[in-house]
Amino acid sequence: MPTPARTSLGEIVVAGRAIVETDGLEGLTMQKVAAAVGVRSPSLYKHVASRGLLVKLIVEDVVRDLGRTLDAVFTGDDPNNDMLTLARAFRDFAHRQPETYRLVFAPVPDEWRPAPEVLASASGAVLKTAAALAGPERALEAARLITAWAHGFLTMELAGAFRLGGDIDEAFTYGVKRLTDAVTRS
Amino acid sequence: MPTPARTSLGEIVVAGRAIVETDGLEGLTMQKVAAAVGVRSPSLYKHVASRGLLVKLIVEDVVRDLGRTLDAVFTGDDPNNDMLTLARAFRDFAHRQPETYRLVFAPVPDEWRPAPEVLASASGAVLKTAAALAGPERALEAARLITAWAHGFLTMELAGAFRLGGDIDEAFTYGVKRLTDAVTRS
DNA sequence: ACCTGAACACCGTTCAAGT
DNA sequence: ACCTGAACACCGTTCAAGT
Repeated sequence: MPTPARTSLGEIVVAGRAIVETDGLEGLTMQKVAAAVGVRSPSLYKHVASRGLLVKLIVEDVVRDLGRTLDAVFTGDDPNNDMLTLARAFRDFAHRQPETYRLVFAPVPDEWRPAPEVLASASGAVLKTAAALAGPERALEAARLITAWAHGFLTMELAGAFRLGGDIDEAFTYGVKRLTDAVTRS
Repeated sequence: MPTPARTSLGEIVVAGRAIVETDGLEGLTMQKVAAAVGVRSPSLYKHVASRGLLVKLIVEDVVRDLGRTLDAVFTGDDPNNDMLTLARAFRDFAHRQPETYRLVFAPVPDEWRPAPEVLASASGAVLKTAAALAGPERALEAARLITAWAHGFLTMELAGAFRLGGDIDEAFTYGVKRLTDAVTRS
């Protein structure tokens, strides 16, 4: 007689993501996840093959969320302003959930990397804005330049590397403007 | 009767760093470190208080190494060329030891963060070059802009985020030049 | 078809006992 | 003063047994 499922993969991913946000990646244990969804840890393996795969699914969930967040603030009207708005939304997103944000670019084995199409789903607005600034042929390199800078800035900020002096908000805005100018075709 | 020490903190840090480089941070176990220095894992606690503290000491070792590497290529003659040379040395360093490099900006609890003076010891050459390009008052923000970009670029590269198309070496060189121009006082 | 307790091979860390 | 085996409280994962 089949037992009805007491949880689901979706529920497990949501619970796991909340645990990572609260306790960090190393705080994500199968037992905590199981307790959060109301089963014992061995039962999780009926829904997800391993902790590593669960982490991958959590990261893909975060990336999709980031994509929706960026798409929501993109206007397509003024590329200079869009880039600043996108960068600030990016930073807000990372500040709101630093533990899951940093997983997006964490080096993991290939099998646990977010799928390329999921990553692509988060880069549309930045690419369109970069194309408007730098021209279609240079859109990719411009988008990468700004994304790399923003991610590096956030990583260092979250790691406490900017501890010594200076207004961090101002430094961020300064950076976006400098980089927007730098990639704009003249 | 005192037993002579069979290992030392220095030896433990060197062994631990090698293990992180080979097996990643999650592969760093006290048992592996103990085996590498020829004792049993409980004995390590006579030399280092915890695995977390060992990680901190490993990171500080890596940062000092990075500082020496950058100082070695810095000339002080031509700031444009120095910045390119420093950026490439930075990238080479990260490529040679990706697992330990990424620990440098990993968000960890305060007590396990590398000491500020150790971090400062690695930033001298970049700061001097940034000052030559941007002027003394803007040196800090210029150095941070380029460091954040370089770190973000490397993180994304090591995470496999640049998988789709383009020559990565060329993209890196392009980035350095664009940023050098962007921070140069006119 | 999913859930469970028991078990296995690990972890980091503590501690009493050795030298 | 340092080293050790044994122990404790955890991990992820497997598996036979329940429903």
